Amino acid sequence: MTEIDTSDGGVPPLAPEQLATYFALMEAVSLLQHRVEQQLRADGGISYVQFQLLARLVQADGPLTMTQLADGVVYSRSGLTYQAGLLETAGLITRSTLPEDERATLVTLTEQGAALFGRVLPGHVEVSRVLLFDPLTADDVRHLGEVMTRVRDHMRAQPPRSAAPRKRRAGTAR
Amino acid sequence: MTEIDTSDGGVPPLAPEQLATYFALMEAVSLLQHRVEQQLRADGGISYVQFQLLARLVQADGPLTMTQLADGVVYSRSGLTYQAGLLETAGLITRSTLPEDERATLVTLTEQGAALFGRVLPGHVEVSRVLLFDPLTADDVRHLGEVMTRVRDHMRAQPPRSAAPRKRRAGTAR
DNA sequence: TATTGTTATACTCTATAACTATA
DNA sequence: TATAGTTATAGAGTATAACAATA
Repeated sequence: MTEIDTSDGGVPPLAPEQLATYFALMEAVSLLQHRVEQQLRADGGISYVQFQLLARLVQADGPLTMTQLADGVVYSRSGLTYQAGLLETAGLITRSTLPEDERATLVTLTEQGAALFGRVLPGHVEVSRVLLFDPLTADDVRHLGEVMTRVRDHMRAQPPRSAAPRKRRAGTAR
Repeated sequence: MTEIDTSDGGVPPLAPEQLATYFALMEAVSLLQHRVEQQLRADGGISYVQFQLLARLVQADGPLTMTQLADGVVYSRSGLTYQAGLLETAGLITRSTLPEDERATLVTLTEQGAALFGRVLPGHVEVSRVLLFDPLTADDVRHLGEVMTRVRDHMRAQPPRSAAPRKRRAGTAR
């Protein structure tokens, strides 16, 4: 096994520890995501994206507009419309026009939606406990939570895209 | 905003801090993944999965069989075949039969593949630095790396699926 | 004109099952 | 019979661009 060389004329290399941390983080979360998707699919027939949308509505404790609902969950308007369509067809939400601004669509959690979320959550919590929290001390959790909250807020504050000049464009695996 | 209630007859609830940590982790990494995908697509025309496969070959410093290559990256044989097909078409890898075991396929990184990886890596490193490492202290990185390595190893040791009894099955958003 | 959301469409990716070939 | 990989196929999801309607 060879160590990946991140040195480059232009960019300062990452410390090896940073690269290892990055890969461990990405791999661990990928595994977690995969299991979580399986659990949600098996227990409630929903994806993690759909779970997140329901979770937002539960947290908001009231209707949200599409835009409010989208936030960090979905990265294109049409993607959200698609997901909302699925959730509405499944009877988990309803959509209506917001009277104050008739451009906006108000999304409301149905009883069924709330019930499904409640039904799915214990298994979800169980998966995250077994996979993520079991090998961690209370201190690890505290620190991880603090760090990831900071990172998340930092990312959210970051300019959405561009601003960083894109480089070459290779004709490759599409 | 309402706090999500994870209490349930069957399952012990997560501490609120755990749930918040879990959500912060998932959200932060989702944002990171999204940006990383964009960078790889823009700079090299590859996806993160493809980047991972190339990275494995670079790390291995020699050919790997499909099975060795798959490991934590892809969760189905056919998915790997698909990705390998794309990489081969793009000239980034070649596939050949392993002489010792003619069932196996040997995957070799081409010069082009190595070159592309080298070309894409700086930008990749840059994104992870700006998004992930900038708001972290050296100590945070050390701790995060240690913790996520432990979690990853724990997950990898976990039985792949089933073993945990699945529950109800609701007719819902498919 | 800008904003909210939807639709049409094309594309990427994943997974299951059936299949081939070798061990 | 088990293992390695491929193929066929179907389905889920995403994004871009064009569009409609309201502010």
